[in-house]
Amino acid sequence: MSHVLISYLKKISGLSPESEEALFSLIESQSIPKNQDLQHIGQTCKTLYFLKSGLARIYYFHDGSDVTEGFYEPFCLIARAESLFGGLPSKKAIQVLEDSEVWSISTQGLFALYDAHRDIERLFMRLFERAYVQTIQRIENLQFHTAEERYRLLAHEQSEVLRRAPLKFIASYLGITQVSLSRIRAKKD
Amino acid sequence: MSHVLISYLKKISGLSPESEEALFSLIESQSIPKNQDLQHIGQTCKTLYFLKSGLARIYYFHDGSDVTEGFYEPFCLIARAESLFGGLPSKKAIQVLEDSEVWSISTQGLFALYDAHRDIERLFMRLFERAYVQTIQRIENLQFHTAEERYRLLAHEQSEVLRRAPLKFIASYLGITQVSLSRIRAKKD
DNA sequence: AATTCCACTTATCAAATGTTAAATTAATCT
DNA sequence: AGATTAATTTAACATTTGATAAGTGGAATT
Repeated sequence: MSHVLISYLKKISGLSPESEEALFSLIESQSIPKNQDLQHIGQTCKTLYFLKSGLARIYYFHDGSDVTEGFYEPFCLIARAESLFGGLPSKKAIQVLEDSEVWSISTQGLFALYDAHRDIERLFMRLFERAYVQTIQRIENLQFHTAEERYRLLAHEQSEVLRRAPLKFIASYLGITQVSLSRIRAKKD
Repeated sequence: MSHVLISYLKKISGLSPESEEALFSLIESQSIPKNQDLQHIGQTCKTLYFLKSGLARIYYFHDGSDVTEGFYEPFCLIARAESLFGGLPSKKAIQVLEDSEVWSISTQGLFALYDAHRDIERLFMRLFERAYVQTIQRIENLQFHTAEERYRLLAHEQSEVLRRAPLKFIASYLGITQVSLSRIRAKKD
């Protein structure tokens, strides 16, 4: 077996051939056109996604305005963890920003494999640990950096996003207005 | 056996009597005087803590100034996750703000139990999931709320902290200066 | 009680960001 | 290509927050 996603995942935490097989049978592929929601606001998180190609974001509405929580590039785990772990409907949506191909995995199917495939359980533990650590780092970033510093950091860490995502999404991700971001950009580039 | 901490943890995710016993043997108790660091900056996270009584915070230095990352009340899991999962020295410290009693668990000992005690592994998975979700919610809070809204939210969620932690720690936790926080307080109370 | 120290508040001014609206540029559609 | 729409930039002004310093009050020390 040589599924691109599984090869990638195996590097994070090893899988037995049987576990590979079991996980493989859960992975579905689909193509999503630009701007479409992969998951809508109000749905409970029951599917995990990995991008094969394209670009995605998680967003929600705060006081009527669209806020981007994060951007996701290929091979990143995309999930609305607060809904997945809480079992409650999410107030967030997942949207692709370009025509994209995604791999999806049903959480129900996945969790059902945990008992018999401990290596799969541990793999996803690792994936969520990583996501957790990234979230912690994002707090540090939001808590004591200026808007400009946050922009520079994003340019460094997800430079593709700057090129491919609309300005308004980047601005809300950084916690500032579109106008403010435009000013930062104008300073020097 | 009836260890207060274990009784609390069992409610989050069940434990077999053997697992309870095994976990029990790992828990150590100690008293820490006010203002003392439980873990210093530069140490790699090798111990998990739960407060039995008192109040704690995680802090670090950014550009020479002291930044509080979070406050912890009794029974909360206290860990520097980015160091634990990354295996690298943490640039953060854990400090108690009052004379406190803590329970500590060696991560090495804990992880050694995972193979034989799957329920223990799952329990700690749950604990980290919870911490992860809280971190996500904190980002939402930092990203699009004003300083005053963040203050009101803290007053609602950790009201004890407002009464017992010094102003400067609260201010840096909210991502603002002490002076700014004092102004918010003065507005109306 | 007087002194010192520390936490908090208040005042003043500067810098950063938000708000609104207009102007410009880019993208899309026919 | 031309027309239409959306995305981005620029400008002007209001508001928030930061930085610095001075002032107030309370707690600890002597």
